Amino acid sequence: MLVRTRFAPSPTGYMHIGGMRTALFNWLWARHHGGQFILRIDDTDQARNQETALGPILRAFKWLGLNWDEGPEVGGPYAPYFQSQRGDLYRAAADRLLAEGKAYQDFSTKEEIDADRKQADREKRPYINIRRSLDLTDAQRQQFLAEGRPWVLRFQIPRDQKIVLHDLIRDQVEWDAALLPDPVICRADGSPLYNFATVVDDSQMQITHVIRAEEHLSNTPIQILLHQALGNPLPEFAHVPYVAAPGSKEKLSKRKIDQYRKNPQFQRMFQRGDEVFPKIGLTQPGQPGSAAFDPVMVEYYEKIGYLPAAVLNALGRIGWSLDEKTEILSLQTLVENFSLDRVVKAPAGLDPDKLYNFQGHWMKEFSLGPKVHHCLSFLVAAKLVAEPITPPVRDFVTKVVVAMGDRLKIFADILDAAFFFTDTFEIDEKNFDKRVRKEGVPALLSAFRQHLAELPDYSAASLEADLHTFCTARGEQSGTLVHAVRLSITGQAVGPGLYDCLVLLGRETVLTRIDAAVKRVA
RNA sequence: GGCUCCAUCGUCUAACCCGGUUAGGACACAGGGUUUUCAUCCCUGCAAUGCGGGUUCAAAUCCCGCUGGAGUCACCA
Repeated sequence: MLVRTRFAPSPTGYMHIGGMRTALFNWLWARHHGGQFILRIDDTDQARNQETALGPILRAFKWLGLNWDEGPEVGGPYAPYFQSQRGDLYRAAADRLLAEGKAYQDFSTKEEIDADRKQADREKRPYINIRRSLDLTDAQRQQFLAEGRPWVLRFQIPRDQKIVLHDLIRDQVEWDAALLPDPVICRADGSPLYNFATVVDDSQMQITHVIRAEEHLSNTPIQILLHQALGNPLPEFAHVPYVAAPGSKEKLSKRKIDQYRKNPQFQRMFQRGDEVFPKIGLTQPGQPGSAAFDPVMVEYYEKIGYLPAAVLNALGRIGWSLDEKTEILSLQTLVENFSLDRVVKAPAGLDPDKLYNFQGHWMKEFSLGPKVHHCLSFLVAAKLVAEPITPPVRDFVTKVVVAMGDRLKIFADILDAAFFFTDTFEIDEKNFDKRVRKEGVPALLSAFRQHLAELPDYSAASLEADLHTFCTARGEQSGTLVHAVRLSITGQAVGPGLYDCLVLLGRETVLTRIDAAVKRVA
């Protein structure tokens, strides 16, 4: 049988990183079995602007390289793939259920239902529908309809059943149908609700495996009953644990962003976002940078310069493992080895540290050309490099990237090398005081500046030997001068090799910056 | 509160199904080495089976209870 999985996001305007993990597992399961992966848009809540709300979601899939065989933009044999355009299907199914007496028109008002619920609460028994509308005579029903009384369509739960699910991840889970309230399947305006539309769609689209987050586990008995009522063959279900906030067991949620800012493990990501996004023009007015893109969104990782391979690797290791030691997983490895029976049952926190570590690994594997290309985008966005990119500029940036080496972890790190592109770079005052504003150092710096100006061979190779000779001759430790020069020409205490900086900046700039530093001390 | 799920180092996990490991790996952290910075790299260290009962020669592993955590209870998805 051809494996068909689906991911069915509602267009919320961003792609949730936890949702992305669920989508990845669906995609992997399909690819592992040579099956198909379908993207369906659950937009039965019409209130949203679909163009802008769906864009980021599709973009996230494309960025990570997770293609879909059917869905938006590509179509497919079960089109349309937007629930908002599939009304006929839902209507037909609803009519059938109504005609067969498996669903009923409920005229209850909200007030009545609230009262019933409170009553059940008082009596400490679980609430289930009283089904008063079922007692209506045909004449009364016609009367109500003629009066235009609003009604919803409710599925009539067969209360004499036990529902047994054989979940591919959680094994056997059981419910007593007698405890389940009758779910509304169509609103007063006739539009379908999630539980119903999903069942109709999964069946019509021939989905074989419903792989979704654990929070849907409690929807499953209703969906199983609905499938049975409709006479559908049951798909397999697999409920993966949700992705939790770092260091917690709570579901990662966009609504808790403010609280995450204080989360010790998340904090650095927010801070980096606050630093970087304003520099590349991705801020919302009057808001910190991370307000536009926060680490709950997949977009954050793209915008700040993570590699798809790193994000995929991290996502693939949340709640799944290949064996007792493999950590580095390419998408290819994931496809070859993915299995649902190795999915862990307990929720797992997103681990920013580990993601960062994976990023370090994949960045080392990433080749120079594309690396330069991405860095260029950041430099242009930060207005440190002007477009169009000329060959000399590209060459220069390539040299900077090479000099940065493994210090370039995420692409935004290239902005730490702003001093290569502008004279108005930031100066680390604390270290400037420590390394430059010190007895004897300005004089040493001035002397060295003079020495550099007169040097016949200004190249990395000779510069290093030369600086040592210079220091030895004056009885100074070379470290003193190295640090002082670094602070003077880069403003920072850390960074690429000093001699690389000296050469890349060029003699003229170096002399000017040393002069400025010396002047700054006075 | 009802229903349902879950429980191994700080974190992500392996071993659990089919009882016997000094409970393994990775990240983080700490210390050391390399690199006159930082990053990388190498070495070392730290650190876990929630509790209580069973079953058994033997329990992280099987069973029961407890505790704890979480999800869900809409005319949202």
